[in-house]
Amino acid sequence: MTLRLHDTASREVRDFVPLQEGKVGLYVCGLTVQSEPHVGHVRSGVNFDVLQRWLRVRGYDVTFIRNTTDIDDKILAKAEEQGRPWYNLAYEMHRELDRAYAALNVAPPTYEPAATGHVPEMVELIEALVERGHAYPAEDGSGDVYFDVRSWPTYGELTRQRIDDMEAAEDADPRGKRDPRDFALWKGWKVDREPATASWPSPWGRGRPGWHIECSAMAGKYLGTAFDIHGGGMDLRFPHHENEQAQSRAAGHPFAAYWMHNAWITTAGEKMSKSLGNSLTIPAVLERYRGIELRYYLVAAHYRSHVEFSFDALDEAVTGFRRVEAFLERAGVAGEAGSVVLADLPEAFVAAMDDDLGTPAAVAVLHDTVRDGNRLLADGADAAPVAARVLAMLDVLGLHPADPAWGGGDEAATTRLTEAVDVLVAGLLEERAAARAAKDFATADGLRDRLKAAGIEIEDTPSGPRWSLAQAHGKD
RNA sequence: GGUGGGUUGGCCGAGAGGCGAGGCAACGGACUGCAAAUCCGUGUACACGGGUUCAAAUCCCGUACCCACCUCCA
Repeated sequence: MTLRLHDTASREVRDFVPLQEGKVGLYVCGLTVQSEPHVGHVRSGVNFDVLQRWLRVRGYDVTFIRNTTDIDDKILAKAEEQGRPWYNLAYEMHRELDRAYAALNVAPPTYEPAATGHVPEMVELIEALVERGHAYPAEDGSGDVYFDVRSWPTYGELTRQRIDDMEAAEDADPRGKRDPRDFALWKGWKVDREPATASWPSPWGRGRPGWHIECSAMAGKYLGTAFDIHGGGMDLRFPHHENEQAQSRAAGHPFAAYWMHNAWITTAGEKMSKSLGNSLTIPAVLERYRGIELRYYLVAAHYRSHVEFSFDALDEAVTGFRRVEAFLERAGVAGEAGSVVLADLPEAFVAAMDDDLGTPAAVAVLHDTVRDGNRLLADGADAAPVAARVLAMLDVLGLHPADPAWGGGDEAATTRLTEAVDVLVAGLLEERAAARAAKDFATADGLRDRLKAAGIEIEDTPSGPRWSLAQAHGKD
């Protein structure tokens, strides 16, 4: 079996062949750090984290670069509104994003470059484009530099659009552009409206980089002029990725061999960025759900499928995931995260993952395996080998329960608390056992109800009653 | 106007010419004092209208509705 991936450029699922045997260079467009991350933002982080994990399990040496855009119009505008320096806002939101990723067990990339740290690299690239005749300084003295779309014959190839079919941008006042579709590589400093801290020296005067150029410059710096996979959200296809590819190739770089794009999470049928959002920021969702549960919900859907977010659907996912956890608890297997080998995984799971990261099918295999394990348990047989396979699959998906990433709080304190509760519950369970022995079921059930009201569920098993915490968030 | 995607059972969500992914919910059975958990069983779904085919949810044509991108966007 070989790994096959959907390539946006060719619009088909094709065999993945790395440029260099055994190695993969992966670049993913991260976020513009301008507001608290919501569920939608974090999807691409989770999706590409799964890709990265799968590539590693498949034996590739992966160099994974995910950038952050820490300077742009929106950041400047918001910072101004909030009356603080733009870099202060960008930095705070960057930390917020890091927390969100950590809470979802999204592994840090090999390196996470920020736009503002790579201005010289961008200037160099722009200079090369000017020299080659694919870019020009604006003729209106604004200090802007534009990419000359007409000078690049294959412009539009990634998204299969012809220049003449494209709607010109509404804000496409001439501004010294040769064609309204020309895009800014460099934006001259607007002395009267923008802080000096948001400008850098360049051959065309002080200014700041345009949006698209940062990714071309940073991908080139860390992955080389040709690399394997470039990823990001659907909406980045055009203009961002189209422009990245055009400017990189116009500069003589082969650029990405595969393009991967994740689909949307919508709410009320709308793109999240357009709607409400507050209840769907990661910190807000994590007040009600565990990170591992949210991640399971995200992983259970295919990365190229639209997901219509709802708390009902999330609740269902939680129920499904708890079934898996309950099996592992019963099987008494904990294991350690981060040590999966291909041989540990069921064939069907591997086949599903190889087929363009078919996580839905992979999750189906997970559940099938859990059922096998439960059957063994029901027969009193040893389920440990099956549980090991379940753990291996969870590990690949970044859902290993024993992963320290889920630890979070003060574990020692939690352990002491658990022990304390255990003693208290044990006392009540003894009373209940006595009542049951005396066939006083009213008293026995009353005790069970009291515990239930306190959030503790009792199950009678062949080896005696056991207690567990109820789901923190019912389906009220 | 251009480009791309979607419409699947009560719900979520896969699949992509023949054998009903998986989950949740529901119902029946086993187990239980009753539950819970678990196991076993129960579903003839693919927007609509045509067509191709021995066979279509899957291919073709048309229609409707929805969404995204073409402006910053995961």
